[in-house]
Amino acid sequence: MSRRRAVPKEHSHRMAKPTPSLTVALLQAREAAMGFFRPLLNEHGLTEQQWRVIRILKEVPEHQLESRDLAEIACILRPSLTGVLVRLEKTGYVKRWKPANDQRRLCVSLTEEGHRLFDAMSGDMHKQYRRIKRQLGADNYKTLMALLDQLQRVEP
Amino acid sequence: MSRRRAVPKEHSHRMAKPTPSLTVALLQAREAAMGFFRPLLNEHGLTEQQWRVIRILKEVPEHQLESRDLAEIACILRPSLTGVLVRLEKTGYVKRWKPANDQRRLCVSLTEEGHRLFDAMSGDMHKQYRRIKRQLGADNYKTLMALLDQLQRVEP
DNA sequence: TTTTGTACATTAAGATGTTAATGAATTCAA
DNA sequence: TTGAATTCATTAACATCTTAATGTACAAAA
Repeated sequence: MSRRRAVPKEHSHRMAKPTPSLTVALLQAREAAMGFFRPLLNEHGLTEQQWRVIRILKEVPEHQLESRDLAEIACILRPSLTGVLVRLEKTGYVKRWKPANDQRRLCVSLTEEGHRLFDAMSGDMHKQYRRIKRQLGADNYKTLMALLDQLQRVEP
Repeated sequence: MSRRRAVPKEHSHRMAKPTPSLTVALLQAREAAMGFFRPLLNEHGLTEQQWRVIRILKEVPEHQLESRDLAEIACILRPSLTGVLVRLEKTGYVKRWKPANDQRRLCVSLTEEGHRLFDAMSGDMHKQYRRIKRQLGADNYKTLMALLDQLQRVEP
């Protein structure tokens, strides 16, 4: 009876979204942003998580981190990171080793391969960031980053 | 030689984070926010995705959506949603069926069980939202939601 | 020193993310 | 009306998420 009248064209029947929750809004916004980068990652055969690891290692002094810290910064849980690093080592982008002074820990660093990959992707990455910034407005972008930083610090 | 001097106390050696990218910032912020809700979800044996489905169905007129629309709003890819819905149906929170006028599509709606679950969790959920809003500030919260909404609309 | 506790990485198991491929139902054009 | 495109959900295969459990290495207390 009150069923939606079949509207064949594409999905022009997109309906009003329910009031989004904060966490859903964050997710949807991130999805929109990732849309700019996913094609580039795919071209290079990288997953999101693999790229986060490479990106973070590149920006840290000595391009080297302890697994524990890397996990926290990259928002990858330790069990997941184990596999990510195994695969990244297999493809030759990072090196793993246990520091002699503490055999519990695990250290990770970028290989030459890893550096070359990052440098090769860097240009296109920046290009996409500029496009996002243009669509959102430079001021908005700045404000958003500041608010995200604040939100990141809240705790239960 | 220049190795970090073992600092036993907790992890007070947290180092300066590299300039966060937008997508990483969104991820970290969302992680912080989810910290408020994860315990509650666990108490009720729900995953994040299952809760998103229930929440979204609850807020939509007639508490019913086509699978396709649900996937887009909940930021769950279609292949994943298939499994999520199978499990949610198995636990009795949603009902699935194919509309007679188009056998390709799949419809989903909340069961009575689903409504009861949502209502039972609603109070605690709001409580956590208030705590986040208090820590972030009401104005900041509002601004953030507006900016996330804008970001959600950018496209490559 | 032995005991106890703690900090790590890893494994395990089930759920989800991600892309490509399949297959069925519907639409569109010839 | 027939056959070629489209629109869906689903399956497949691999990567990751998530919590709990293991096991090892180090640290602190007895």
